[in-house]
Amino acid sequence: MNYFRLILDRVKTELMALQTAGTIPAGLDFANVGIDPPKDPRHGDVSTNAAMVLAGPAKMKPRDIAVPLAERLKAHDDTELVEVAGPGFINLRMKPDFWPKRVVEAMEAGADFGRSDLGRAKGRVNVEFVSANPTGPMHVGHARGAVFGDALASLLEFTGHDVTREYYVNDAGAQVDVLGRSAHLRYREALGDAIGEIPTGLYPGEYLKDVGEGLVELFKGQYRNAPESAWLEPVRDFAIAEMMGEIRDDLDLMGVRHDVFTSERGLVKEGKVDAALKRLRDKGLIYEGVLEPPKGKEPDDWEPRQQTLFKATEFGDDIDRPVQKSDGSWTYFATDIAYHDDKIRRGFKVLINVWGADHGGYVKRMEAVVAALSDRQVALDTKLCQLVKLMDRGQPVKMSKRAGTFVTLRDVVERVGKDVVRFIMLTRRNDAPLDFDYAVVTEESRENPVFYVQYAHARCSSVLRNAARDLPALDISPLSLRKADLSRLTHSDELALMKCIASWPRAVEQAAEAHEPHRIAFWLRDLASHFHTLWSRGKEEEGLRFLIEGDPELSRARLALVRSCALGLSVGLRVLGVTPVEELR
RNA sequence: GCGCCCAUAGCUCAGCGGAUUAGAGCGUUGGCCUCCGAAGCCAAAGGUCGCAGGUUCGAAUCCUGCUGGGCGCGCCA
Repeated sequence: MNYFRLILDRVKTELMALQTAGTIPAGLDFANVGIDPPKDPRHGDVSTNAAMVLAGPAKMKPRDIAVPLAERLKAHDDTELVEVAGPGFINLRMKPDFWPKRVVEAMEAGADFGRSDLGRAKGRVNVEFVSANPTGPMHVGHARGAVFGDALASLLEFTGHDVTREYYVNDAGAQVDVLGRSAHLRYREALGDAIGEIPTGLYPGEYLKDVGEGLVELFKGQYRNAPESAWLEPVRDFAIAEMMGEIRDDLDLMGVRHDVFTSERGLVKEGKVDAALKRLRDKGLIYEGVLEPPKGKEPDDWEPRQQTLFKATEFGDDIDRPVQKSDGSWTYFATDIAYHDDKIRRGFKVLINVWGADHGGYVKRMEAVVAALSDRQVALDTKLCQLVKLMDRGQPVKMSKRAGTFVTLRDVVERVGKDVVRFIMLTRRNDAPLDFDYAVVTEESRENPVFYVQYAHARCSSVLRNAARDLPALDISPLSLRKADLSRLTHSDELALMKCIASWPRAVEQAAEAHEPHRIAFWLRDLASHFHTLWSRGKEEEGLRFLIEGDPELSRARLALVRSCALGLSVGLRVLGVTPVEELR
């Protein structure tokens, strides 16, 4: 249970009671009434701004609302202290037995601790992520978007959203034709032709050699000297399929899965581009026109051109955007319109796009498209992931496609493991650049958040193992621990740990609402820190150790706390797709 | 030139739909293992939250302008 929500509901109920009693005017909007943890824990466990927010609309002094509201809040028997502070905040401190109850709830919920139905009313959510072009293997940069999207999707599922994970395959356009030509060259090479240097404009990567050999197996020599018009399509399609196979293998390696792969070529073939543009046309949002050149940075070859434009400016974009090339084919933007139209028509109410930061310039126009096509009924949130800088002991790892010193996603995962990659990718906000240092992420110290959190989990597991070994008479089954007398846990550090565990349901909900999975990683680090603190207390004071030989009931209570902590760590890690470990070796 | 993102402790970063004395890690200094895993813990020092205005009883948080950095800017996806 999210206890903040409990208190918030209570505050609103009491406000209504005050309205009934005539203490405050009727008809006030409680939407801005909020509940927060005070910055300073001495101010209590929760704080509400109710009196501050309502003072204006009610035309009253904050304290004149706060004082009677506080009186009413005092009447609840789980609350120890209610204070009006400063200009009119109300601080509440819960009774000590409030926290053990939250811990028991956690144990009862088990792996579902913190799960909620927050998203049930929001409609189906589509998370589109990775969508790397099928022209080569994935590199480290792709890993961030992959992990972010996958973790965000899990987070939304955990909070009750109906989520589809989707990959948009850019298998139309010039880039895949280049892939086809590059593959044909490797095919001739595999047949024994001398191909010399790879011409500029084609993909030089060695990874296409396998594709060349595959083509030989499939087509033998039939396209060796044939004109491009004969082989481009079959060769290209084969190469795309091969590349997508590799990409899916790489994603699999990181535990990332997609439910749906949508093909750009398929959209075009099925006439969905025409259909989507017709819809826009019917709304009067497509016209023939000439764009002004960009001010200050006019391209050398600029010439005014009549083109087919979408009225993006009507929906907040800076300029209208072209949808058709001069040769009559669609721009990438046109197929993207079709793709988003398709998503809308499949019934999604929330669209989330995970893109690299270099696509930031497309955000506004896509928002415009989604607003136009859905009559502003569908929300689009585009999350931009900043670059990942690969480092080793503080030095940047040099990468160049040409020189072949190109670090693939597979290289990194094989070197440090999927759990490390996943966690580290989430230790920064998506819109902040991230340094990924091989040395640091494999280091076994506090500086490395993966190990810090895993270490806490391993220590929890270790205590539980020791308990089974050293106190065989003690029943530490989940059922028994649930019934432990947690009122024996009175030390401030024990309380702090309980409170942190109890904060999990709110933490997940907030992370989900903000579409920010990194918050889970920070919460995990916080929980781990509370646990390590408590652990060390036991080093200083024997009475604070988890296992107390002469006091089985106290031991049981402490083990229940340890179990709950392990539970919080493992549930949080699993939301991020990281496997909790019971031992570090 | 325009748009988007960013600017918080020496370094790397949380916090940012306002609210009571701004947080963490690293680094620095000093402590804690006969004892549940020291891969850890505790303490000290360190900040006019880029600058200047504005809204507000109250701004790191919202608005405007500026400075500095990243990304992008008509037929590349």
